[in-house]
Amino acid sequence: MLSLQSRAFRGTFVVQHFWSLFVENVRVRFAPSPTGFFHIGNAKTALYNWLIARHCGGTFILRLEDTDVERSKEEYAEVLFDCLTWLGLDWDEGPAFKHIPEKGDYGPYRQSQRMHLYRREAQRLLDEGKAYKCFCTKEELDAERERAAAEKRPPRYSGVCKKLTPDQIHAKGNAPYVIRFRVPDGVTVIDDIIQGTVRTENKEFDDFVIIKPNGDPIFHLAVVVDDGLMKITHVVRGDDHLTNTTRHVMLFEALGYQAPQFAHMPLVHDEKGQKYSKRMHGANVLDWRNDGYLPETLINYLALLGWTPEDGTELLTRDDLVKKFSLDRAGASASRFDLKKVQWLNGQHIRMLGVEDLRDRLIPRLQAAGLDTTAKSTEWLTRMTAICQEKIKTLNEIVTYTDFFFSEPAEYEEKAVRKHWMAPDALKCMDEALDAMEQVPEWTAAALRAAYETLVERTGNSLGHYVHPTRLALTGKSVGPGLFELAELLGKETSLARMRRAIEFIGRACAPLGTTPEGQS
RNA sequence: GGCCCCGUCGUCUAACCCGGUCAGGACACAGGCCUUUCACGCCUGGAAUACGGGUUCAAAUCCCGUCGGGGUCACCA
Repeated sequence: MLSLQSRAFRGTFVVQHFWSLFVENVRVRFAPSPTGFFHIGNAKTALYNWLIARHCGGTFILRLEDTDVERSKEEYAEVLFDCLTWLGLDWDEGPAFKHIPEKGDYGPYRQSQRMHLYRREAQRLLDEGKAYKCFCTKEELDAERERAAAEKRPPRYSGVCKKLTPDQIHAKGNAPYVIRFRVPDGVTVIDDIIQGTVRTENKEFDDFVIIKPNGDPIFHLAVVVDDGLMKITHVVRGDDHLTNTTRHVMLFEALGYQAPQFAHMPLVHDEKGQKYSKRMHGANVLDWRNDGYLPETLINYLALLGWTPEDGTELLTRDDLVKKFSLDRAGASASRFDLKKVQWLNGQHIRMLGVEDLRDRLIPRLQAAGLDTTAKSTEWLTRMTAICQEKIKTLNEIVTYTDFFFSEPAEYEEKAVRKHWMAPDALKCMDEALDAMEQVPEWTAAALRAAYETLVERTGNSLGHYVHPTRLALTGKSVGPGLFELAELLGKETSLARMRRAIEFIGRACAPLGTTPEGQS
């Protein structure tokens, strides 16, 4: 049931089980930096980690990478909290937010509160000779890099400070220094669950900085110390970190931690196949919420971006995903976001919702559009929802589907007017329809339908001949919910009034072609 | 530029590990059906193994090269 074995072994049942014996409590983490922006790629990373944890009965850890104090603000953490909550990705361990206390035994879960740990571990590396102090100034290093670029050499740190003797170091006094990791000789191998085996010569890396002059850690150190101390078993993140991972593996070894399994998933690209830039609409998870997409949809779609369940089904609930998700079926190639498919998926998920649930999600959208829903009963709103559930693709679409319930149509759709009300017998048609309406014994969709069908039988016209002009009169539009259902909800009085108003409008503005030269006034 | 990753219909993907179906599905597109519009649903159709070699009776699948895309080489994360 655990499916976290390497891609190289995928499908081998024996290994799958063998592996599951070892990884009993899977611990995965999502470690964003709070920058005030929850990127769609962040969402995918969070989702995959969450799915793994929930699928395996493991632990999902939220950790804030806020070592860059200047860029990290508390309100940004709130955005993060909001987005994760909206998506329904709950965490088992993580930092305190406003109303939520810190959870977990491996805290603190903000890197800014773990500085002492990074410094302690860096000191240990220093003591063990696995790291050294470097006194080179930024200017010197920049110059060195420029020279390398000019000579078309890869930019590497020359390693001058590597050879400093204790006396020389002592002589530097209080000069500022960074701590560099001493990259060992040899080859580092990553057995990546998604990417397969990646082997890199250590000499491809120069001795990278792990502690800044002010004593703060560099990302690489912080991540490894955290993942090591927090006993992370699987690191699942974007493949932009693949190269970094070689550094991390070296650090894991140097620090004497058990290295986790790695899985580097492809990045999500925009519809043009480019990296999602922050400016682009849709890059921000909140864009999708604002546009009326369900979190269920986003979760489903994001999961499908680079993964398919064994049975090939694509419409999946949260529970389906948890049940079926496995990293060994995750692909390695980058994928682009397809708006059309998200829309389709959203329509499917809207249809799967309970009608009350959908109603409650719709009401805020109506209110946001300035429509007063408070005048309507809950029962009425439920019925309104029911007649639209099959139609809408996004929550926001409810506004154009139902605004006429809340206010008199401000105008009639021009194209529809030309098509239905300019005909020579438009007035006659509307009169007949109004008459039929007035005759219905009770104001129900069924009775209205029956009345129209009787009318059709009597006149020999098609049902559409009467339905379309009526719809235009009641809603001002040519598209919307089923006519009889909408009329029932609209009420007899309002419906009849709108019919009369339309007939008056036709008489005034829609004189049939040929009667007046211009055809309109 | 060095190193690393990726490359199947327009898009997401299945089949690749372990070579053998007319390369399957979904979205989108086109046509049709249903229908009071829209939507839903159903049917039909067009649509892909980046290129070039090699191995083999047989290659999307294994190997090499080319090209294309991406990542990474910070006192950012």
